[in-house]
Amino acid sequence: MAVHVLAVLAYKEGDPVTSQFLASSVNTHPVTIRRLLLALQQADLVETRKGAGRGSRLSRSPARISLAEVYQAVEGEESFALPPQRPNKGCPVGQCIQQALEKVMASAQAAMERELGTTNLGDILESVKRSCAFQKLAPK
Amino acid sequence: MAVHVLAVLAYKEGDPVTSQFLASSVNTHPVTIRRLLLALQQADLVETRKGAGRGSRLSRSPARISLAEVYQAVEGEESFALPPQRPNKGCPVGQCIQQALEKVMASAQAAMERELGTTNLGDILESVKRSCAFQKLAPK
DNA sequence: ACAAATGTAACCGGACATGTTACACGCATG
DNA sequence: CATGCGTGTAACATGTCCGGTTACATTTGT
Repeated sequence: MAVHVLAVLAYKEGDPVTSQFLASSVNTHPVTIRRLLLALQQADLVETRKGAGRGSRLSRSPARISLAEVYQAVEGEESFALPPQRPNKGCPVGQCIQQALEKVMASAQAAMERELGTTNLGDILESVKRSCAFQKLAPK
Repeated sequence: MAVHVLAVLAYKEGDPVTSQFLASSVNTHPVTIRRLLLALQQADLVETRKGAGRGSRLSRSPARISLAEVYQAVEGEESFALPPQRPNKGCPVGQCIQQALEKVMASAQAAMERELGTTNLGDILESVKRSCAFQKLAPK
């Protein structure tokens, strides 16, 4: 859904957009959007300015924002699949398997992010424009 | 954690293991293990038999079980990242972006599973055995 | 027959994300 | 400089999901 927000921002290139507008677009609430924007700001993907008539906009060209960056921005870059599961010391497997799995998980996640890196926001925007244009021809 | 269970099963090759034993190994509860085993049974990864002195065992050699299969068995093979979010028809982007994202997400997940496919249970077991042997030398 | 073990349902509880409300701060505009 | 708009942020309610817990029927070996 972060991609959704960014796509809208890309759609109105340069114009500052309010969290309220984004919220109604994604069908959620402004606060949720703002919480999301905080993460995107820290990743230097968007710029946000306070004040009347202001809002958020992309800090780079859509073509220069890969989905891998978006993913890392929102997912906190930590590897998944290891919820603090104290594995019980009584089991000979318990302690060691976590380490063994970490390596595999890390490489799996790396592969996924590498794949995400092959697509950027510009691609998404273009694809969306085409699909939308198609749907516009058959309204109601 | 499914991998943990399967690793234990592989560790005692052929011997039937009870859900109780597995539970104490993973430090969880028998019912949770059984729920997990149901998914693994449907994927033909384990065989389970009821009755006294019975339990579960792998249905193939550990070397013939890839982590990709395990992942698909427990994750239900559906692509992630699209929680039923009705995207609001008022937004020109709303409807179309889901479709555009599905493709990317699918290929990203495919990449991850491909990477997981390069490791099998035998590899994990071997790695665990080595690590455990190392830790056995420094007890207490 | 009995004990062991699974299959399964029902319910509870915590974790986590999101919705909701409320309020203080920054900033452009007049 | 006062006002209004919009963000930053906290506090709390709600909903969902997962795992824990208990309970019981069923199957199967001894």
